[in-house]
Amino acid sequence: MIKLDRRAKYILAHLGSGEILVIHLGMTGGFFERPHGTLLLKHDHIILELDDGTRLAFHDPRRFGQLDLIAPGKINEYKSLMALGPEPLAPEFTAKILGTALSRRKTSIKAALLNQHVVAGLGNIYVSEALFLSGIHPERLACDLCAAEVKRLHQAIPRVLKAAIRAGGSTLRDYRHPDGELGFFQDQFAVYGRAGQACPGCTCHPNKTGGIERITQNGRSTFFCPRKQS
DNA sequence: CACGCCACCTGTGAGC
DNA sequence: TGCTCACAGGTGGCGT
Repeated sequence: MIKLDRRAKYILAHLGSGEILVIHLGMTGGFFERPHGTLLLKHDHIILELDDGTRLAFHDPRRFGQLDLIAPGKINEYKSLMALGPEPLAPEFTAKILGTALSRRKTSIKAALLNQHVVAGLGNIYVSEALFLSGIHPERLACDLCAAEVKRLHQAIPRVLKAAIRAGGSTLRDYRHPDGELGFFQDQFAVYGRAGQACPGCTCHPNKTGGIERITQNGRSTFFCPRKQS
C-alpha cells in the first residue's frame, strides 16, 4: 500500500499495483490486527496482509461494510463515488453551493442532508445534531429554507463534524469490541437518542412539555426540539 | 429525474 | 430465567 485517502465515507487504499481498494465500514466495520499465530474472531470476513507482514482482519458483525478492488485508472468510473456532493469540511463546501443543492430538493431537509449527492459524509446522527444547532425543524422542505437558515446550516455542519472528530467519533450502544477503542461523541449528543429529555440549555420543563421528540422520517429516526427548531 | 420504501444483517434490550 | 421480536444504521435497487 502506498497511501490512504478518503472520499465521503469511503476509505481509498492506493496499492503498489495501481489498484485502489475502496473500503466502506458500514455501521460496524473496522480493521483489527490479528498477529500471526492468533485465532481469527467471529465476523472477521477478510484478512489483509500488509507489506510489513502485519495481518489485519476486516471485522464487521452486521456486514454492512464493503470492500471493492478497483483496477488501475478505473476509480473515476466507480459509481458510488461519481455523483457525491461536496466534502463538508473542504473549502468547496460553501453556503451558496449548499443553498443551490437544497433549493432543488422537494423533500424534507432531513432527507436532503442524508442524501450523499447534496453533501457527502453526513449520517443519521449528525443530521439531527446539525439541524438542532441550526434551529431548523427536520420536516421543513429543503427547498423552502431561506438564505439565513442555509447559512446557519452551513456553519452547523462542520461544527458538528469537527466536534465529533475531536471526541473520537460516536459509538452506539450495540457495538462493542474488546480490541476496539470507543468514541465518546455520543456523550455530547444534543438531541440524538435523547427523546423526552431536555435539550442543552433548555429553559422549558421536559416533564410538562415533552422535551426532545423522536419522529420517523423515511424509515429513520430523527430527534429534535420542537421549541428550538422551526 | 426525484423521491419513498424496502432489503440487507445481527447484537441488543424491552416485554412477556 | 428464557424466549420472541422490534429496532438501529448506510447504501442500492426498485417502484411510483
